[in-house]
Amino acid sequence: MARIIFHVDMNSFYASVEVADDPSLRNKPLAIAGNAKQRRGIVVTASYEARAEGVKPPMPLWEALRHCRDLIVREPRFYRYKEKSQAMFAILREYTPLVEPVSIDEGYMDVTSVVEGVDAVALAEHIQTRLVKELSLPSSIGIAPNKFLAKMASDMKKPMGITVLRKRDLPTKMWPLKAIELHGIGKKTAERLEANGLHTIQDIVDSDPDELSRLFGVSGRRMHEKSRGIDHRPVDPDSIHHFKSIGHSTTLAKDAKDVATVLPIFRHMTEKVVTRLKQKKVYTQTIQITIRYSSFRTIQRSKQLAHATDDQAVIFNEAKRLFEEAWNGDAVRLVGVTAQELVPVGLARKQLNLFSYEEDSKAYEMEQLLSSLNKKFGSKAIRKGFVQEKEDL
DNA sequence: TCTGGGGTCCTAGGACCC
DNA sequence: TCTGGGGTCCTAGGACCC
Repeated sequence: MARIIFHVDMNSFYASVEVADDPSLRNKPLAIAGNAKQRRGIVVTASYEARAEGVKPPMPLWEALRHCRDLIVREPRFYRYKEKSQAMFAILREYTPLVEPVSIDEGYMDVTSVVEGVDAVALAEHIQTRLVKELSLPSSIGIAPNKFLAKMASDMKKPMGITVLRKRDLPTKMWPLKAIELHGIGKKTAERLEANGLHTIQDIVDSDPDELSRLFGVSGRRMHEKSRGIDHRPVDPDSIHHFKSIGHSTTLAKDAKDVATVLPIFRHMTEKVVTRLKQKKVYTQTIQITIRYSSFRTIQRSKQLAHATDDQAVIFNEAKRLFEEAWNGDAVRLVGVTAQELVPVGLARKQLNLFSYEEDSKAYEMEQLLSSLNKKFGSKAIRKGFVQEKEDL
């Protein structure tokens, strides 16, 4: 059965929240920029008045100020954006539980069963009006038979747009657009498409999917499907709980060349990561660090831990070791710590019972035994039996 | 005067195993 | 004697999105 999907996209979200909280900012060129006091900030969000003067995220702040001398600059207030975001999604969930947040300011709704006998556009107008009346926030809504087309549709009219994009509209509304307009195609891919003579979405539609596959792998095949408006992904309200990593990074006020400056920052990033691991009740199995040099070259190093953990000291020591091993001595611009391979605490504790710190030697013996058994009988059979034993615990 | 910080997904090479 | 073919795991890097 044909579905009806909405993509609700808040317009210039951070800037709009600031305007809602401080009406004196209304109709003024406004930019939200991190690190506004240091020179390193970039414009994260710009009001439409600022955009009209050439301020376009993600533009360095100094460049934005060159475009627009009377630009009003505010630092982001994330806690406030989170509050407004929650209020926004609460309104959407009044219509259906099938709401999938994608980011702080956008989400999908599957309104198929809501819309029965009702005009979908009228429903969208109703939602949009409520968001303005109750939260003072503008939005754009795309209406389509799947998530991908709804996303494309919401981009077509901003701000305060409502756009219907049916399959039969594709030849006139979507295919004439440049290839880079297709969600998922960025600068690099667009350049490679151009080099192969593909300029518009129409060119992608007309091209051989095997050829796209050869050039871009699975994303090539997906690209071809998207260009024809095909997307079977369901709206999944639970996807928000399926996070895969937790990381923090920061650009230093001044590039640093000595360990004594960099290590405390690693410690601070680790603390933030550990705080969130505990909040979310997960352990991490893999630690990754990021180093960005002043040249902007960015490297990442990661290491799997012997045991899943949320222990600050363990994680920091691993981050420290990775940094000391990878650092080439050049001036460092940014450092980051990320926890990957997250496991719920309950599950991680089970594994620890088997290989607890106190029983390390026992675990070691067991591994020795296993490896000798591996040699004799082959690892698959042994591992299978071993895993079974673990599950029995 | 250069370019934030939070993520996801895909690819590819080497180690290691059978 | 100069040489397999399939598979998984770990790690690094890159593209993309908001």
